[in-house]
Amino acid sequence: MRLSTYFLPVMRDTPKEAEIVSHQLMLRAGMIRQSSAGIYSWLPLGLRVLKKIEQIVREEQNRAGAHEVLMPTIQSADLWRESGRYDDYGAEMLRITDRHDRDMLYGPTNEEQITQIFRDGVKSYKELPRNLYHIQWKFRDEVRPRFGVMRGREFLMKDAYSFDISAEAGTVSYNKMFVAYLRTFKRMGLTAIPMIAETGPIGGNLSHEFLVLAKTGESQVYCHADLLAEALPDEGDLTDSELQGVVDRWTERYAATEDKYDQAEFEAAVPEDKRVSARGIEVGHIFFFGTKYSEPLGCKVQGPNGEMITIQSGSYGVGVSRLAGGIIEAFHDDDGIIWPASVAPFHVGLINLKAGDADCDAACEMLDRELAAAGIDVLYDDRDERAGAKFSTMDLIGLPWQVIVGPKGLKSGEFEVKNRATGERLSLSPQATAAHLKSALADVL
RNA sequence: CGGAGCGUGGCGCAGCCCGGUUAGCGCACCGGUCUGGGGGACCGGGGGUCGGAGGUUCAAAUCCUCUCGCUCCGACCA
Repeated sequence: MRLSTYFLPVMRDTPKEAEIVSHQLMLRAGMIRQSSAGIYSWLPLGLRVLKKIEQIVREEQNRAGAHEVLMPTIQSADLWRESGRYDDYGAEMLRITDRHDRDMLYGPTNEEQITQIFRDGVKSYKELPRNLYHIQWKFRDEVRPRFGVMRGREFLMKDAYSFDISAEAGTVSYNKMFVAYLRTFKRMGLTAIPMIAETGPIGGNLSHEFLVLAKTGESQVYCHADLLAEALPDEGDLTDSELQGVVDRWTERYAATEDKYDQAEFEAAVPEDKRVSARGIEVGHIFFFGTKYSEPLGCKVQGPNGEMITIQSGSYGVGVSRLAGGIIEAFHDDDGIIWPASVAPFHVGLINLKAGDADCDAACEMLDRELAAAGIDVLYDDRDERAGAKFSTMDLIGLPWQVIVGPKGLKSGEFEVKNRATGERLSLSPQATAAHLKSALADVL
């Protein structure tokens, strides 16, 4: 992508409404623009990141055996009256009336909707277990939206729903999602710690929140230091008992958010030098709630003896748009964002220091083509700008690798390759540059 | 929902208290010259319903009333 033709409105000054660093950087880097309180437009650069995050979530859901669907944003109030939540949900639910004066709502979540779909489509225990998910915009009319996309009113969420014949089977489904979440966040470079959580208005009694530790997190959290270094299970299918083993390993050590925190308990469970007290950003939340929705909505299947069995369910959310902000909170410096390669909007920023110079142009274009052929996304700064402006822009938007091509280096046949995260610079021949990047990015291609 | 604050060109701000030329500054933007490896210099430009409505006045960005929007602090949430 040529920067000279791209839409990347970067800002030098920080808009005053942005308080936390991720919000400031998303605005400055031209990723988002605010539409109204807690509602944002995603510009090209931001959208690329959102799509990358979404795709990682999707791949891990699919790997865990969930099937993707897409439910509407607008739902009928009748469905919510059936579950009894229409009145319970409160002012946070945006209620709308259509032209026929029918009560509608902009979905804050989809338990009712998916349960209805599933109930009408499945009749036998032989068709269980199943897990369906979608990645769709939600609206929750928060009293006080803030922190940019981290706490918007409109936000993109992955929500999955499991359907099982028994509570035991439901636990297996829960564990699958638990492990899928560990993998999902890891792929984004994040260490997300599962913590015992309140179940809130979703209901149920088994629930974990996944929190990324960051100074600007909204929740105070307490956990055992070893959790930060806990290894992930190998890829590949796990048996039910292996799954349980992984979940046990992650949940046997103390980890709690403020709500569930108990000082005496914490100090008894964790030796002093292992006590971590930090701020966390909630990026995922999983629940097992049994028959809370299947019962009122009549979601049943026929069992092996012909009896009707009410389905056991859970729901599993990932804040996709929130993650874009959360990742920046975790990875930035004074100069700007530092994207993990897996979610970076482009892998490489190619800086032509003398656009218009025949040699520089040719060298850049050749590298651009070669990297593109290898599946590497390149943002090519071919603008006629000062070197300093180009460096600053590239650091701000945080692409993991920069290749700097100028007349000086070209004289000795070399490009400069800069690692955004470490600041390390290498002088390499064009061939070595391409080889170096291909190898460095092999994991995410 | 309680408390506080802010709305002036794309961004950051000054002007307002104490009404009075053509509403100003920095950045960004356009043209030009010189430059050219960390947001360069100079010259010349363009862009503003001063959030909105009403009122006071000879005269309103400035005073008054109402209203809308946004932000921050607290109680709640992917």
